[in-house]
Amino acid sequence: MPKLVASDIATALKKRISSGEWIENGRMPPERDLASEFGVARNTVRRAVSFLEDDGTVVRHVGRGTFLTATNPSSMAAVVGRMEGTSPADMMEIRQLLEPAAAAFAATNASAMELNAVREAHKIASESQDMPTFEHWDAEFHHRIFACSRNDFLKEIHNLMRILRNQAPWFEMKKRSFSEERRGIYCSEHQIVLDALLRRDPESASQAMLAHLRTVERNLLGR
Amino acid sequence: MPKLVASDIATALKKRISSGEWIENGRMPPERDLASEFGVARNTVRRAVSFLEDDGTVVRHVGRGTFLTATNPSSMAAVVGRMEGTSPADMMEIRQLLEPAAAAFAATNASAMELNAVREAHKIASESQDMPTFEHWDAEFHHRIFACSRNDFLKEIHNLMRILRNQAPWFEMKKRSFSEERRGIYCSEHQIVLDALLRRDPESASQAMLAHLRTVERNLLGR
DNA sequence: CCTCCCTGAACCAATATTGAGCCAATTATT
DNA sequence: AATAATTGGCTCAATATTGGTTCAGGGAGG
Repeated sequence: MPKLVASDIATALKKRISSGEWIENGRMPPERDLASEFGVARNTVRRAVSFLEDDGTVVRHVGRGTFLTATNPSSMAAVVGRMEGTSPADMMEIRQLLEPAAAAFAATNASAMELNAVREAHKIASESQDMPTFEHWDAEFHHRIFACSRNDFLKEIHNLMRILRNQAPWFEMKKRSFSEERRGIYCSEHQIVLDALLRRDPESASQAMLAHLRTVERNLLGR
Repeated sequence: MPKLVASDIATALKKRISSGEWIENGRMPPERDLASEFGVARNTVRRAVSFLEDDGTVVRHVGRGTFLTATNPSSMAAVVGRMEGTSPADMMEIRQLLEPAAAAFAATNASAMELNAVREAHKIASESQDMPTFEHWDAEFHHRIFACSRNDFLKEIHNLMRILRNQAPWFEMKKRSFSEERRGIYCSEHQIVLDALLRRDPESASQAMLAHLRTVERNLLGR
């Protein structure tokens, strides 16, 4: 019957925490109580709580209990939490800042193998027959360009954006804005970016990427 | 039952995935459940899911289950973890990308009150007598400019950078590169940025910020 | 007949959960 | 001050879940 109960419990606990439960003294119930409340073994609750501990949402003390971490607005966890509320408009603005730069870096720094990986992602996306496959390889195309940029921090920022774009509000939006025609346009725009990369032309790569993102923004936000 | 059941099931699964099903924890039901739900043998479901795996839409783990690649819930933490290894050179590269843009946004979007806050941070930094105080208000100056940018995501990215810059390797580096003369230079460069902001001149603000960051990079990395 | 795909079943290997027990740190009670 | 109760940290063996693999058969179409 049970399947990956621990992570389910972890998310349930997160929900209850963020809904203000246990905030009065900042202390969670003992693991043994939670175990019987959820009807699982204590070991399972322990694994769930250690997820929260890894998140930084909680701290444990032997003999004392498990406590919610003070909501420090400048902690990593808090930053990530606030990022989850990013609006599509803000996101697109930053993409138009970062991705052209990443494309320019890539044109300068990429190895032949890395460029091949970009080309391959473009090829699969172009030949894909259904939206989910296209979605995936479209994202992979962009990601591989960041991977060529030789700036690990930039790459990770893009990972963040990618994760955010795969969450709630984006999903609806992408589905709504998708059409066969637009897919074709995206592919040809990708082609222009790819060509610039292969020519090792940073300026053109940057411009082509910016043009592409403007198209995406227009389709997504209807401007 | 018609032929090619496996690929039919594969496309059905893709549809359900792209319509947001199972996105909450990114985990698909076990193959045995899917088999009975679709009324087919598990082997058939397995081949269907292998298509998704080839697509890259899904990853399978023995004993754990099948997971959507797009929605890896724990990967936020992983990204942040990897960011902690960011090199100063990479960081400065991205700062030179983001901060001039933030300054330009600020020149356009800031309210008078927000600009006052920027001015105040600059004033305190200029008048500070010791390095830690200057450090703090220097950082605050930059932060308040991001706060004016009206792009919450950009603001949070800067928060991330700020946290990273307050960790181990940076501390040493900043201390080593600090001098009274340099502090004076930073302050006058800040003044130029601030003036451009007060004039509501995005182009000058952006240029002034870039010039400042080039100075910082030269001092920090010794280039 | 042969080929291809699906069925049904069995078994394997990796992982998760259980349930129990004991330890160590802390707090409450006597 | 001493003792008991509470609570997180940890281990272990048994059981359950789940993807990985194989095999024998059935039915549809060439």
